[in-house]
Amino acid sequence: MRGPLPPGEIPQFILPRGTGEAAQIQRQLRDKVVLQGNPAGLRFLAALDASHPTRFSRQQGASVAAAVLWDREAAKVVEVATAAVDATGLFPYVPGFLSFREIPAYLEALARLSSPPQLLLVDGQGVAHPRGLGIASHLGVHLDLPSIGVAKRLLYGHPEGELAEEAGRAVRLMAKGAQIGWVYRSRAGVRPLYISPGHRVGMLESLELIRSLVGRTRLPEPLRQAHLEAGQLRRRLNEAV
DNA sequence: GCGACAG
DNA sequence: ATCTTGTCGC
Repeated sequence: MRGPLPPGEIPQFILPRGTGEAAQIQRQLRDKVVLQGNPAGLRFLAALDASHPTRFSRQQGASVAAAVLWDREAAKVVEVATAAVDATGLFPYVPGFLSFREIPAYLEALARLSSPPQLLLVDGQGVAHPRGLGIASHLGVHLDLPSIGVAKRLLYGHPEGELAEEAGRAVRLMAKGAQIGWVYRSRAGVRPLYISPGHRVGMLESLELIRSLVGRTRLPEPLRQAHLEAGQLRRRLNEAV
């Protein structure tokens, strides 16, 4: 598969049988995570978001993903790629194992971009995860690309103190005496975001990069666009039935 | 045994 | 995540 993905070999993404095997994979891959690097000078990033049918919905289980290529210099979307893969063999949603459900569609969407991203923005946790390998870290390590996780809800860790209501403020997200991410108030009066480095990005740098992408809404603009694109594709598939 | 729990 | 219109509020 020729594609936009980084030079070098892209390993086959293995789907484990159950959570025990999945956790083993996570513990193995977490040691490859590099929590250092400055993405400030990178121009092209890909924002990723997914959409799934309800468990009780009889609409054919399609795992839908959108990859939005974003030019930081122009502050614009330059390309959109989507994918819909059969969700039959995928994991159900289980907290802590999101990557085994969503990464297959992400890989397909990324492969359809005509030019490679230098950084990945993923809807979910980076290293702020019980085993240190949230979906952003997993995908970053798999593709050997810098990545950052942006989650709308907490999965793991404890905010250090109270977060002021003022836009732009952040407090550290802690676990076992160490910082694993940030709780970030992107806009005044909205629920905070949970930011954590995925791979090859430093702790402070992950926050600053996200700060540079926030516009008038709660989510950083590239991720907001990816969310809209995934939702649109979901709608189209629904009415096609 | 009791909470917590990305999407 | 998904099913969904109008409506309350800054």
